[in-house]
Amino acid sequence: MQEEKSKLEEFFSEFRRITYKKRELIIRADETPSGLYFIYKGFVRLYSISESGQELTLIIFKPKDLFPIRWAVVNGSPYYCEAITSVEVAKAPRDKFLEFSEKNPEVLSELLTKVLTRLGGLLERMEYSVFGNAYQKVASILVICAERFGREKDGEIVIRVPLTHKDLANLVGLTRETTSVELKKLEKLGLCEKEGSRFLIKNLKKLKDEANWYKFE
Amino acid sequence: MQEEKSKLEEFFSEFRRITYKKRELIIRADETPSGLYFIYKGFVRLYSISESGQELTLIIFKPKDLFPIRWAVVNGSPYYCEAITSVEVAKAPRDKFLEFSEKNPEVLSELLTKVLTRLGGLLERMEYSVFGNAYQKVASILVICAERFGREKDGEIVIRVPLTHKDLANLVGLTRETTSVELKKLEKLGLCEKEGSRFLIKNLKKLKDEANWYKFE
DNA sequence: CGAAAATTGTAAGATTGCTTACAATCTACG
DNA sequence: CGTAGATTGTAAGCAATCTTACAATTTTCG
Repeated sequence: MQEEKSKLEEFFSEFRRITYKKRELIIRADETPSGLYFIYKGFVRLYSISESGQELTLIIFKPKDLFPIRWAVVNGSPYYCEAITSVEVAKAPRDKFLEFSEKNPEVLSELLTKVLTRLGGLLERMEYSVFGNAYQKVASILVICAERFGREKDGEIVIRVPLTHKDLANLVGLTRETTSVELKKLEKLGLCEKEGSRFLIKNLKKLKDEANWYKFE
Repeated sequence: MQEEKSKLEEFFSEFRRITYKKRELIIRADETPSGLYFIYKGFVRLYSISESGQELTLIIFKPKDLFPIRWAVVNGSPYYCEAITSVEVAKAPRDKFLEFSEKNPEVLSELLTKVLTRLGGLLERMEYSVFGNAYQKVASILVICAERFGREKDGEIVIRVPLTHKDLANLVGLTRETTSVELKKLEKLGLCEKEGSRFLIKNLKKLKDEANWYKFE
């Protein structure tokens, strides 16, 4: 059963597709974006760079995600956006998008849901980037990535986004070295593993325990 | 010139007003909220508690804000919500709210704007709770509070939310002691000051410099 | 296939913020 | 007005993470 195309997808289907290579910069933080992107294939990360040059990945976008919504709707300041994998997108001019969404409550509703989900993800990550020690932070980000980008594969979960130790470090604000050390501990417990450029989660339940997944539900 | 009431405000005006005392708990994280709140007066903080008992304030709601939106719209897990000051709200049942918003694109649009703004604020705070040392974190949160909750008063800015050192600590994930030490440094530079229960920002520009406000714009 | 580049492993020493502890000050309210 | 409770000031010792440094391994690409 083929999923029906959403109004949003319909809108973007009228625009030319663009592809970006892995690690290619799509939006620069110091330039006004040239439009709004809808992802068909691949992953994109939104990040900022501190004065000292440290990168912090704030959001990872996946297929069917839209960016930069904040810029488009409330004129929020943009961040860097970079292709994590090779990426296929459609780009629409901002005013056309706004015009369309104003006329289509469905789209507004769809956007609201997307944004709220994104907000929820961010709240969650915020907690784990503040609470806990390095070990827990690393475990947490693996859990979060597994739940958001994971795909079951004979009992294990493959995180479909290719991530290096440095990438994980950029997600939780640790150094690469500390991240490597903590990761090794998790691997020795048989909770995760690296297969090429993807992480494999071998025991999500236990990984959550390590992360101190204190929350009910 | 009186500001016109938004559709959202109109909707909530049909419900009974409720007041909460300072420090009173409005929503418990382990219970389903009994409805959706719209703030008329006062400030509310949304927070979580770690396994070790540490609190992290994730969002501060101000008048005209709505909470918990995530729970209402996408059934996101709720957090603790507590009155920071004495608070006056209206509470609407979730289904009535959803019914109303579905029928009123204006409301959807209003919600989207609100949520995107909230997302932006969170992204910003995320950066400062990861980058930088204790000194910069404290300076950052003061800047953020000043811009979000500040009111000009003869050349200076009063942060209208009453905040203790512990409260600030809970906003950036530092201990109260460290926060006090760093605050003292800022006071000695004449950048801020405490007047009763409110912080006074005496030099926002310089405070931003201390926070390492690296961003363009 | 082979060289260059990127990624990962590991450790010693430095630094920062946390823990613990207690005193001083301020605030609420009976 | 006075006392209990909350808030703030401060410091010594400790623990965790960062810095720096370099080697080992893996991946990329000509």
